Amino acid sequence: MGVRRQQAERSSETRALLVQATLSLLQSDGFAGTTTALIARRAGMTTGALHHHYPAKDDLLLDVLDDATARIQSLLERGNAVGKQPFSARHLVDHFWQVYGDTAYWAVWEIIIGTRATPFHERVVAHRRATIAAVVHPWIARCLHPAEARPEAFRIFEFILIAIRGLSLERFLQRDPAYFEAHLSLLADLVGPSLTALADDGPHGETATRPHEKHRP
Amino acid sequence: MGVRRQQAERSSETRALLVQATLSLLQSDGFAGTTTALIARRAGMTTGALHHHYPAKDDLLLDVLDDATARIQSLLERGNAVGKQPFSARHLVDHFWQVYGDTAYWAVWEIIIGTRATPFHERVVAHRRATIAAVVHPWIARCLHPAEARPEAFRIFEFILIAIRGLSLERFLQRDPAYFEAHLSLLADLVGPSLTALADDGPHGETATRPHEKHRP
DNA sequence: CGTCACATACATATCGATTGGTATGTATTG
DNA sequence: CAATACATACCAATCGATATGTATGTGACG
Repeated sequence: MGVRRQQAERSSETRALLVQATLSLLQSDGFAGTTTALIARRAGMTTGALHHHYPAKDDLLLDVLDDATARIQSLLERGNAVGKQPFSARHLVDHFWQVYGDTAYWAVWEIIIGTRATPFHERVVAHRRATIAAVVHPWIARCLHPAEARPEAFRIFEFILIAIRGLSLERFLQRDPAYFEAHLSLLADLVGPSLTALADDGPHGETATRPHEKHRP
Repeated sequence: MGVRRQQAERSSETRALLVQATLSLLQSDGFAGTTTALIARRAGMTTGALHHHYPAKDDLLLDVLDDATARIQSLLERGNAVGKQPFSARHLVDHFWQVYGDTAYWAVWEIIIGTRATPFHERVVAHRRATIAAVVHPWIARCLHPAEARPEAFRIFEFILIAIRGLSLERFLQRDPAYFEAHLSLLADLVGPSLTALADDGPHGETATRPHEKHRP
């Protein structure tokens, strides 16, 4: 079935160009500044070509979300050495910061926030939730004892992502690099005891949220 | 100098209406959806009236930032009972969540992020930094030992704000209320030991970032 | 193998709607 | 009668999207 191989390849290449251009514009100019004209120009073509591959702008944005999902999965997997126990909280935080602190990932939030008043937002949220369920949660589960789903540990991992998300926002205020380093270090120190306590305890430990009271002599 | 008292009052009232309408639109529709036409309509007037009071849209946005600063100051001050030691970490987190977790405050970030590719962004960032220096930091300082500026404590307070910021983002993914409650509780439990350790230790303690190793028998 | 029928890739030109902003008119206040 | 508050009407620019034209690739058929 070698039908139209070359055409399909050309098509997917220009699609990738458009997705990359959109991703780049979302980072630099934000959602409102990411217009079809700018996307096409940055990708080296016209709006006609853009709309040939993506009938509506929303379709292009969905492809951008798909690309981000693949990127997250790849980056997470690359650091699966972190998953071996006992994992260092600092390494975990650094790894998450590398994935979710990157400006490329903020493009996803630009789409989530920017489309919130449109009917399209529903599909965006669904896509994001599906990614979390299919990529992030399995990765976290693989970090913990296999076949053991610990809700407390999930919460802490989730919390690290939340804190990193908040920290990444501070970039817009043009913070010093030391500012980020200090708070990444603080985050690791805060969650560190809880994580080690969870790793040592059995699966029924209820000390997840109060790790400082569990103290081994 | 009683000249034109009523006129000035009328003017400031409609300005307040415009600011409130802008704030409301930034919350519901985001920065891109907050157009001058919608602002004027929600405020019950026309774009002509809007541009009479604010020559450019940026001027209106600056007034919105001023309003947010005043609101933050008021809300922070209202809960200054928290500042009495020993303060509960949970109460502190709840108080910050009440101020910074509110959707009204997200409007400020809509402006920060939405204007990032424009020359106006510089003034927005400057305004924000001034607010932090003039309102937030003094409030934090008042929470701690008077006249004692503890960098470690500042970091932790800052971190709480960062985490709350990240948590507030999750609202766009339509999370369950229990989700927010769980993470607020977790945040309080994580920073709790560090805060009490700082409150008990002298001003030279270097255990701020590793509170779990400091353990009183 | 040649060529015809057609699908695909992309450009040009343009659409109606909407953007922030201006100019000018009218009503209200002092 | 000013001066201010606000409305009406309108502007150029830009938005996402469409319509149409052209060049190129490709499977089917003689």
